[in-house]
Amino acid sequence: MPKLGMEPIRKAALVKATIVEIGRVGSLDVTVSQIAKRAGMSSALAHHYFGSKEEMFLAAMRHILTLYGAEVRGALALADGPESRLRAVLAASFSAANFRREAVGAWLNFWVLAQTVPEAKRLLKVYQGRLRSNLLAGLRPLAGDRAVPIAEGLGALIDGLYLREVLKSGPPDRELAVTTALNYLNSKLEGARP
Amino acid sequence: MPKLGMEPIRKAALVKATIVEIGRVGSLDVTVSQIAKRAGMSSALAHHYFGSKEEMFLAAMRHILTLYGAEVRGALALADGPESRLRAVLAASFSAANFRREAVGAWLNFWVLAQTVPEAKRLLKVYQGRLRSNLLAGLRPLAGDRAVPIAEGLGALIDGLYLREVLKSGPPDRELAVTTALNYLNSKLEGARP
DNA sequence: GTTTTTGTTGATTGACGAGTCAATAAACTT
DNA sequence: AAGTTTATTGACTCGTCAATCAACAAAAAC
Repeated sequence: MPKLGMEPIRKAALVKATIVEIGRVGSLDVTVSQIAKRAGMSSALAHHYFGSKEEMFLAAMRHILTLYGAEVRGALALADGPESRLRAVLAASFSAANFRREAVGAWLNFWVLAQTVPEAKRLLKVYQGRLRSNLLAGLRPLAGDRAVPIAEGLGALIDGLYLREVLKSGPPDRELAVTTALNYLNSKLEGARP
Repeated sequence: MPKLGMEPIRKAALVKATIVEIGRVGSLDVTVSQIAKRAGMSSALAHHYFGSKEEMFLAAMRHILTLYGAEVRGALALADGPESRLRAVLAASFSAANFRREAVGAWLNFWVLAQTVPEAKRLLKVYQGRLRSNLLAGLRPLAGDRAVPIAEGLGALIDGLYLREVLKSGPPDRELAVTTALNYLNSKLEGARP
């Protein structure tokens, strides 16, 4: 009973399943069969649509980055003024959608993937660049020359908070993460204000 | 020509080789044969001494943690006063020995390992705990009640700087990392001083 | 109504890799 | 000197898994 136009649906299901499985298993050692099973199809079909496991991983990364990008853009649209924009970026970074065990676990593994797969590295750099320029846009009016190092530090802090989330048991504490980041920001800005 | 008392020597060689190979390949997908070859022996011998690949990984983690611990202790011994102790911890964290591609790459992969292997998680928590208490010891006299969140943030920042090191091409910039962390620290302390 | 395109899978291939084992040899023990 | 312990490896087993293929089904195109 093959219905037509399945391709996008199946691909989407596979991408989702890839993220879930990587998050669940906690490593990139997930088999195509596992992923395909979770997505409700045979492994052969997964290969049919993606060609290789690596392509599946990359598609999953792109998806997470896209989601994150959309979330940031949405939050930025509602913000006005540099300070509010900075808050928006942080809120999006630690939003319920992004800052959950599953996604964070996948994220960590993408970092590992980036060590071997150039395209993965490229994608991660795109993310870093976007984050950086978003932060800089908010910071420059507030901190002038000192914006660059502050953005650097804040970016690292965000990544570090993600990393620590992985080790924790229990549910993610988004409040705490946002507070920590805001705290950093405030102490920096106070130092820079006239 | 079997000389006696080889066990510790071979184990040490394997541990070293494990770290190098993980760092080189950039993932935990290194074969026991690769590691054994680099350590100058057969894979059978590696299994003979460690029993399993997982044990090898854990031994490598313990080794890195031990080195790091020793470095911190050494630096702390020379320091006097809380501020100087904080600097010592940071300097050790970004020392040439710890903050090099190879070690950082291995570190990242241990994080991944911690998601699956409970003992790896335990070890990483030990590291976090030590770092935390070292930072707190220095921070409490300077920041009182605010010491805890500052330590939390600083810990995450250090991990984040490690993480970012992985993505960079070119040699590690220890200066920059230390400066960034010190910067964070200073802006925090200024805010807390009377 | 036949041909082509799209969807789908069970079965198979081929490679690779962790862990085991039997065998060999040197050194230590008694 | 006979026996035991330690060191060492090549060859083998056994599983697993990515990727391919042949085959089948339904819709679309002609």
